[in-house]
Amino acid sequence: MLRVSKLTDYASVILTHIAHYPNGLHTASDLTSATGVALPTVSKVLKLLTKNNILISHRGSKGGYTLAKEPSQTNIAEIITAIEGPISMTECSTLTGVCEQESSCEVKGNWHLINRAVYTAIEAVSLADMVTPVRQQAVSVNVPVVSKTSDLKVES
Amino acid sequence: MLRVSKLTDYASVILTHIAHYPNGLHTASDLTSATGVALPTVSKVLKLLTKNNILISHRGSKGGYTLAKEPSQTNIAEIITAIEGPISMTECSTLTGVCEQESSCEVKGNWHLINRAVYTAIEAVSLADMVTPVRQQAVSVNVPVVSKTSDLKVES
DNA sequence: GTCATATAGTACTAAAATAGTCCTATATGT
DNA sequence: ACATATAGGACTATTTTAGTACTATATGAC
Repeated sequence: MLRVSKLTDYASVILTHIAHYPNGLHTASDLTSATGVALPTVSKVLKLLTKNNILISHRGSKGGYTLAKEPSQTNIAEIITAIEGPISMTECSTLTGVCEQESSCEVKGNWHLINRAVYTAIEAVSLADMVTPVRQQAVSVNVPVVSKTSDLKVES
Repeated sequence: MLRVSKLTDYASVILTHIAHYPNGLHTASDLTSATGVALPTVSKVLKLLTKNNILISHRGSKGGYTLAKEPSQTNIAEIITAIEGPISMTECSTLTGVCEQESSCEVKGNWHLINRAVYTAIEAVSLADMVTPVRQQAVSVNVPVVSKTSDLKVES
């Protein structure tokens, strides 16, 4: 699995739609029509995105939502974080004291690196990328991994 | 979030322990003592790993589990897949017909690429890497991303 | 051959996370 | 003042995940 939640999925669809018309003001009901996602659910997603500075809201009559930044300045990692909270593969990566074995855990640090590798991959995709149809491009990204070569420098 | 399940976490700890003594035969109760994970849970994890060809089991007296491959030949992506099923960020990446909007969905293909980027990152870490303490190394990985350059070739 | 040991498979229960809905309050343009 | 639209919180239902238990089967040792 390793799946994003449905709400995050909706968020990607909603934001992609908004990013397609970046200058317009979009109401929750407009977005319902455009995306097919139920109104209360759309509202919930929009509130979360506003709270996390991905959208800006305008209340009252003639109100609605608009992007807080240029589509190229918002990436997928931010969207996931806004809806689901901090991205981390294991509990111990975010919270301390949850796992009883933490002090003696041998894999903790390695998961941390895997975490960062995944984050790097997700962060590389912006909302602007989501607006465009699928294209393929090979991009070189520095992915931190663990290594058997023991004389490398340990990074915190 | 974007978290692996607790069972996957346990699997990583258990496999790391086994990989540390790759020639021994490990019983479920040995692994309980070594890792602190409850016996029924350890059993469940071991069964899943055996079913997915990460471990080999030996039944009967003097039985136990041993690695199916060299530690360097098993990666984190395989482990996650063994415990949780196919890795995919959104439902539509694995199953067809689940999402009503699928036919008109504009972000489907892009999620597919994000998926692959994450998979590439996770696949790069082997069980052998997990056995060693944390080190840092920059590795160049081809991460597929979406691009605005529209004259690139579309890859299926 | 039988007995102790250890895994295989399946079914079940409990707990937690997620999804989705609804209601009331507040802001704002006409 | 009123219609419109978001803000915030509470609540319920559903689904997923975690954990447990029980029965069957294989195997080595005596």
